[in-house]
Formats: sequence, structure tokens, C-alpha cells
Amino acid sequence: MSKKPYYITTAIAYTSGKPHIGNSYEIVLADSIARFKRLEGYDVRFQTGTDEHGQKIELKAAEAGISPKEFVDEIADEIKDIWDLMNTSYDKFIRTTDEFHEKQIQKIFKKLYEQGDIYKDVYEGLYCTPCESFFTESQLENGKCPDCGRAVEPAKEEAYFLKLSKYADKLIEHINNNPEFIQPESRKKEMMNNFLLPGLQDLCVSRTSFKWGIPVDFDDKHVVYVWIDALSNYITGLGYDTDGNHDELFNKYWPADLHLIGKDILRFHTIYWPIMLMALDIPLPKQVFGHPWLLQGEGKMSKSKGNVLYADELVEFFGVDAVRYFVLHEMPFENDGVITWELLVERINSELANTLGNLVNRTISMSNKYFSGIVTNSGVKEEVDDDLIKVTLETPKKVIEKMDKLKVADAISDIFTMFKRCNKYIDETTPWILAKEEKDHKRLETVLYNLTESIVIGASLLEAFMPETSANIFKQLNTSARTFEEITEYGKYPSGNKVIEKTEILFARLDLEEVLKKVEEKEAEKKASEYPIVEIKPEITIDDFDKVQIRVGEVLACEPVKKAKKLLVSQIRVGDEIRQIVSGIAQFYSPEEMVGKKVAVITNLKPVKLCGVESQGMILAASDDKGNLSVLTPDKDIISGSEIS
RNA sequence: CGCGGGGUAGAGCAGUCUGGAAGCUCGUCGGGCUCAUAACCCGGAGGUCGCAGGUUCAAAUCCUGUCCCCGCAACCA
Repeated sequence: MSKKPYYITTAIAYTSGKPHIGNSYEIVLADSIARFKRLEGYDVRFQTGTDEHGQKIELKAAEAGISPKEFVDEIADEIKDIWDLMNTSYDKFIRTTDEFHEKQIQKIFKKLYEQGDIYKDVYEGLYCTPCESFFTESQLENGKCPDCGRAVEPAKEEAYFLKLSKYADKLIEHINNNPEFIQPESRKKEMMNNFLLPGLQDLCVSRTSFKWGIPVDFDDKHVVYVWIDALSNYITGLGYDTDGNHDELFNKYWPADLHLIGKDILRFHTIYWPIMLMALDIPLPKQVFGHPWLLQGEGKMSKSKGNVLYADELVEFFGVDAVRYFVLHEMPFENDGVITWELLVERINSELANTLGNLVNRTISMSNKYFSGIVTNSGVKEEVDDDLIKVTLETPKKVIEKMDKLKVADAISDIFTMFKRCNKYIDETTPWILAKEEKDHKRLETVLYNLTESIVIGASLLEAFMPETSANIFKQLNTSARTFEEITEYGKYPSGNKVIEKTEILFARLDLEEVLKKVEEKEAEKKASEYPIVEIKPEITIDDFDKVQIRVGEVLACEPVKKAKKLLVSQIRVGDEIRQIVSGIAQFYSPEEMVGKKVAVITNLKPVKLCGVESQGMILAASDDKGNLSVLTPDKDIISGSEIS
């Protein structure tokens, strides 16, 4: 019997910088699902990769003074390293700069053009530069970019368009007929009501404003824009070919069983991507799951400290499996999860060290102490055993059920509930008392056998989520992982087997204070070694500088600007005049602190209104890229109004 | 009326779609145990489920209104 194929993908990571723990969460989640499906007996293909084109990368590379390709090579390696560090079992790492991908994208583009689904037109619309996106009036939110909220400007560009409207009805029908297609389901309404039902605008699929992309081969002014380029990775990675000469992988694995993506890009995966596939006459993926985000708690603290969490740092502190466990277990199905050092330590201590680690440790210790490590199934049963066995055997079913619904966190909880049941069993059976009487030794053997058996079943289930830990447990119990078929029955652990003599601590308890201290030290180290990165401006002459008039001003009064979080408005005496100046320093200085300060003020700057308040100048301040800010003041006391040059 | 997320025990959360005895982890208090990583097991205290209305035999859950918090954005001259 050939195994059923299962194809799972993550979104491909954008190579503009090192991925943080939130990005890494996705790959770990995908990995746990992929591993679980393998254990369930599927023939799994798990694909991830990197999205490497676009204006942003072109710019970043220029800033770094290297070619875009050099830039993405570096980042792609970094991403791969982190994925590997997280022990993720992907089968394919695709890069959108891979030759086979680029070639196929050109063919796809051409095919769609030739069959009339892509057409050339002039785009006159509103463009958001940071997002590299055009929007229509109706898409704007309060006249601003709906993605980032920044201002948009009218722009004109010759461009190619994908006819979305042509397939909209078909897509609506598909979504309605396949309730599993968009997960979680709450997002389905969002897509329908906001995008599909109001009517789709044709999608602009090329750009002339930058060069770092896959050229449209029949019109080389244009490069293929992100949608067709990035989304198609799911099929090009399987060897899809527009001419029909597909690699056998494609025939075997497409349509994908699951696209795992962040909730922010659901729209692209549930609207644009399906329509592209329809146009190419390819079946749609079975399911798209927009997972929630992993947020760093205490936003304020982390931001001002600039301590973004990265997977490799966390792994250094806690080990791979602890980090995997945390991100998988701490993420609810629909709502965003939170990660902090405190939470990590708490979870590791309570669940991993106390519940699981200690259980394994005490069980093995007892086997060694009482029976020289030999675990024997003597079959001396008592009523208390029934519940343990029942819970143990029910757990695989529960876990499988949860995993079918992609409720990974709940699945893990079920496994740990079982481990807790084991700890309770030890108290119920009191092995240390049984050990005292020779006549109870057979019973004691059974108790320890049951514990060992339950742990083996638990560890088998844990394998998908914490592969190293699972392997370690098997090693210590001198056995190997069971398949899912082998854990439907109780008592498969070989009777008479000998466990490891000296137990290994699976997870050591951590001291929160100590961890936090170490974190702080690291942060300090990092800060000291990283000077702020400042964009170098072109050379100027003294005449240029002379245009700017800077004078000493004394802050007479200062108060917050209503309706604004970052702004303070100060009344500043500069010589004989008093100016009102608004500055974005509210997060760094209290109004009281400002009063009495002598500051450097640009006095000949054109006045503007900020949040409705007029500002007649600018207070000079230094700021680094970690979010610190310091207002400049004269070194010695000097009278207000003095000119600075 | 900018967008989004949220308000459930001291802390962190689940439960809300599909109404039907208020639950989990940590902490705390008390007890038990000694195989084990000061761990494990049992029990207790602690909640007007943000507030106000409404629907219902029944609301944390559905509807309406309202307050508050947190991100993002607008401001950062």
C-alpha cells in the first residue's frame, strides 16, 4: 500500500533581515505538523524558503554597498541556519532567485499573457511607496494606505494586470463549498465581506520602478511583481511546468494539503493565489491556515530597550526543544500569543522540568533502585491501574483529533495531562512502600512497568513537537519510538528490558533571577558593541550649513499635545522672543523635566502644524537606532538667544 | 467616530463561533509523601466573567449601547 501524500508549505520568508522569533514560530509550527503527519503514516513533503526580490531589498543592498544577490545570499543563509537550528525537517528550501523558479515564473507570466488573463495597461492610481503597492480610492482608508496607513500619492505606471474579476464568482463558489479552505473560519467572513463580495479590482502584477526582480521576458522594462513570483513557489518547488512537463513531484503532491501562513497575508493566499491557479487551470490547495502572531510582551519595555527576541538567542539559553515547546504550546489557535523571558522560564520549570523531566527521572531512578534497572511486566494488576491505562490510551486519540484541526497547542496540553496523570499514579501506588515488603515486589514491578509504558507512549506522541527530548527519553528507557499503530495497545514495552543506569536530567529547573541577569548582561554587551547605523549624507559646504540658524533657547513652559502620544509643546525663550515649538520627545522627557532646560533650537525653519499645533522651529536632539533620545544642551551656562555655529 | 487586538481569581490565559453547573498554569494558604530536579500528590481561599440595557426557562457566550487598556498609524520640524 502506498502512503498518502501530504504537502505542507510555509510562507517564504522575505530576505530583508534576520527573522525574529515570531517568524521562526511559523516554521516550527509547520515542522510539528509535518512530523506529526509523517508519524501518522503520510508521505510528507514540507517546503519552505525565501522570497528574495523587490524594491526594499534593492535599497537595502545598495545601502550595504553590495549587490542584491550578495545581500539575499547572506540573509538566505542566515534564515536557513535558524531553520536548521530549530531542528525543522523541511524537504525543500526554495529561493525565488533559484534558476528553475525564475525560468518558470517567466513562462507562467507569458502563458497568462497569451491566454489573455494578463493584459497591459496604464496604471493611474494612488501609490504607497513603502508598501510598493497601488490602491484604488475604494481601497484607501481615510485617504491613506490600507496596509500601513501612510500617505499615498498619485502615480502613473505602465503595467501588466491580472484579470481577477473573471474568476471571482468561481472563487466565491469554491470558498462557500469548501468550508475548510480558509482557517480559522472567522477569517473567511473577513475575506468575503471585505474583498470578494464588493468586487475585485484587477491586480497589478508587474513593476517598472525597480530592477531587482524576474524580468518579463517579452517586455524587459518590466519585472514580475511579488504576487506571481512569490506565490508560485508552491508549485515551482514541485517542478511544475507550464508546458505540462511536470516533475513527478508535482503530480504526486499537488494540490497542497496546507499552506501555513501568517494571518496578515491571508488575502493573498485565499484570493490572488487561487485565482492564479484557476487561470493556470490547476487545482486549488485544500487548506490555507492563517496562524496568529507571537508577540513580545511588555511592548514598551522591549521597544525602548531594543531587545527583539531571536530564536538563536533563546535556543542558547533554553535549548531547542524548550523553545519549540514554548512557541507551540503558548500559541492559541486564533488569538495572538505572548512571549517573554519570564513566561519562558515559568513554562520550562513547571511543565518541562517538574511534570515531564521529573517524572522520567523518578521512574528510571526507581527501576534502578529497586530492580537494578530491569523493567518487568509481572501482571499484578490493581484497580488503580485502570484509570492510568485508560488515560494513556485515550491520549493518542485526543492528540490526533486536535492535530486534525491544527490545534497544536491543545494537542500538546493533552500529552502533558497524561504525564501529570502518571505523577499522580506514583502517589496512588506508593512504590517506596511496596519496596519494603518482599511480597509486594511483583506488584512494584507492574507499577514501574506501567509508568515506563505510559512514558513511552507519551514520548512517542511528543516526537513531532520535541524530537530531541523524545529521542532522549527513548534512549534512557532503552527503547525506540513507537508508530501510532503501536500505541493503541498497552504493554508493548519489552518486559525484562534494562533502562539506563544513570539518569540524565531532561530539563533543569531555571532560576528566573539568574536568567534575567544573564539577559541583561547580554543586552548590555550587544548595546556596547553596536553603534547606531546612520545613513551617510552627501558632502555640503559651509554655505549650506550657514543657511541653518541654530540658537540657544530656554524652555519656559512645556505640556503634552492633546491627541498625540509622542509630542510635547514647549514655550521657548530665544533672545527676546518666545516661540512655541512642538517636538516628538514625549516618550523620553516629561514636561516638568523640560522646563528650565537650555536647548539648541533651529530658529529659521518654516513653521508647520503638528496635530493641529503650530511649531515655530525645532529642538535638536540626538537619537540612536535603539530608540534612545537625548536633547542637546550647552555645556556651560550661556544666555538664551546665543547663536550656535 | 483612524485600523486592529483585548478586558474571566493576585499574575498569565482557555472557554465565546455551536447559550445550559466558571476552568487551566503560576502564585498563595493548609495537608500528605519522601522514589525524584526544594520535585510530586490532595485540599482550601480567592471571580459582580469591564459596565449598562435587551433576547431567553437559561448569557462569560447572542443583540444594543458604553467605558477602559494595548499594538499600529497620524503626528515625530
